[in-house]
Amino acid sequence: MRNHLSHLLKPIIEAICGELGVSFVPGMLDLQRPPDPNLGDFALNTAMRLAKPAKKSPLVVANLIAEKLAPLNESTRKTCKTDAPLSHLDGFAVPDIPTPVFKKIEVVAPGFVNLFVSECEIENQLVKTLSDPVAALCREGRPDTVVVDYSSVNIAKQMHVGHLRTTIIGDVIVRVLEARGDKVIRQNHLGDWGLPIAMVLMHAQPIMRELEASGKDLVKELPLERLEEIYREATRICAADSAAAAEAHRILVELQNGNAGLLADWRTITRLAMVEVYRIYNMLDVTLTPEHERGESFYRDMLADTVSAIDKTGKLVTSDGAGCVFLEQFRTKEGNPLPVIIQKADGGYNYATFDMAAIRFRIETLRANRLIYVTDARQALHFAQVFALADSIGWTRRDDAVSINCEKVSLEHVPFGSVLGEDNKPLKTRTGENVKLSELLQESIDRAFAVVNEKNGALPEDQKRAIAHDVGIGAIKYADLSQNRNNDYVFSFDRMLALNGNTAPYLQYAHARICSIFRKGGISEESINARPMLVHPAERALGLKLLQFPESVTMVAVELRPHILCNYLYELSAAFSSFYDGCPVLVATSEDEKQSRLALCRLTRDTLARGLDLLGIRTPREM
RNA sequence: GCGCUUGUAGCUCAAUUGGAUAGAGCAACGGACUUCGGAUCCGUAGGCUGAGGGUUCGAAUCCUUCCAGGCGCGCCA
Repeated sequence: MRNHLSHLLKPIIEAICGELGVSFVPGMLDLQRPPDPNLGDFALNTAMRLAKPAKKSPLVVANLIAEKLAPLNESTRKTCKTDAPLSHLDGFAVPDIPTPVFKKIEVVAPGFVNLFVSECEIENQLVKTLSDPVAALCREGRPDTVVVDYSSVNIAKQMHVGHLRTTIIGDVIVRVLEARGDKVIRQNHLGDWGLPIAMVLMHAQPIMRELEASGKDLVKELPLERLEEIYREATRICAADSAAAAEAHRILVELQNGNAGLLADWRTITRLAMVEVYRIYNMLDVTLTPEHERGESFYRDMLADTVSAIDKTGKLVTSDGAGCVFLEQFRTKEGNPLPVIIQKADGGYNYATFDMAAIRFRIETLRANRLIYVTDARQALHFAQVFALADSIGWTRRDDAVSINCEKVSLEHVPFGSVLGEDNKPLKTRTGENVKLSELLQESIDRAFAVVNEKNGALPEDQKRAIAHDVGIGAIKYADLSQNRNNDYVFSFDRMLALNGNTAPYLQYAHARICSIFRKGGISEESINARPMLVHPAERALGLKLLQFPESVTMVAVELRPHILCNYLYELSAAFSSFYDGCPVLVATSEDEKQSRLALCRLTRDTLARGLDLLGIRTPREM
């Protein structure tokens, strides 16, 4: 709706700029929502932007704007042709819009132009959405090719809470970008090429030989849980025994030099570890699959070349034996330079080398023009440095800038805070270990089951199990996604599984209630195509809220903040609940009214289901 | 020490990136239906936005000085 109005208003504002002798910039089309709905549905704040350059008072400019908008106003046009062809509403405004868009336009000090949209116009837009819900989400302009780097599990360890946020935030980002029509390339940057895996190999090899000799199934005998035990034991031994540590390091070097036997076992261990990882992804409804795996090992043959490419720019210097780049913008106040270490003193490579190699691969080979990294906030400095380095040596410039309408590849770090326990410290078990993700998820499902059993005990057992899964997993994901990712948050089953407030169960309940209406009425949703008639205030508010969906999705795509969509869906659910309370659907006073309200129900259900799907949360039809 | 980040109602969080009287949900109090799922809806109360100063038509938001927490600062990732 807001986007639609912007297109409508833009030529008018441009014309006014021309009259006032001010050059138009997009920022002047400042269309917002007033804090109080009584003030209007939208507020045009252009007058305040124009006042100074036009050397007029904001109020004078605002009145001028209101005057120019008069042709769109109902009070100055008497008719409302609801049967007008909708195509006339597309594109830029023409002087004779077939229907009045506004029912009231008010100028308020110091220069707000408050716009009240006509019911007729809201209804037109709803009809449009009803007929083509997919188009509403599509982005304007040329689609991006986006690489999203997320989840990035370490294959020597089981997934724990530390992996939760990157995995589910990243998955929302890919779903949202894809829904808008961008080409999205998921990259699971596995930690599969460092010392941990060498330590696991060292101790796992004899066990593997033994199991093979006795013909046992490795998948059963060496699950990730067992591999992690081996890793922990190896860490302990290496810490205590320098000879063992040296041996682990030797194995790492040999592996990285391509020792065939080690490589074969490395592949086996990776596969074994990923079995469990995919079990969790599956539980979480995360869209990552093996084809998205591109771990550190993938870049192993590009590292030397990466370093020499940086060296050729003349920026690489040796400091304490290590290959470093010093960037101007990373200096302490005393002038002490901060290095980015590209090559270790022993000739080996570190994470910066892997990330630089990955940046080059993603730009040159995958042809991405937007790179997104979803990792926790502690890595902010690392990415700021790596991005600045890539920028300074010209890797982010695109030679095909004209054809893709993008001069520079955008490198974006999406940082997020930690998951805390009730004690406000990073969430750990009583014994101080990381909380295993599988146990956390299972507990949430079990708690959800207890609730479903209490509220809707008569349902068949397997259906209750399915609902408990959707609610339990949805609650964990929503609790995480629904707040600004910058902040740490305290993990609490009680809060996230609460049935009211801004929680997944509340949204899912609203959805289930809509489904219940159709079920009870014996009506199929697909058969509903009536034009909604917005008479009751709750109907109008719901209609307007429905049209805000694309706007919230766009904001998530731009800002990479899923909580914006959560907030929207919560407001939509609340708007529906008010409507549900005040506007009977199945026992409406007339058939027309019933059809109209059913159309609102269908639109709300579709939007809720689609929105929650973008968040990776399921919507059971009963709960 | 330097840097990043956070500080908003008793609690958990918003605030469309500089807009109007700072909004929700818990918790508290008070209301509502012999109609579709009360897992609901409506209302009341609750605030010097950590503190001070500055910038302008206008500041939770920007600049600045403090205070408090979290995190990060050369060869782990």
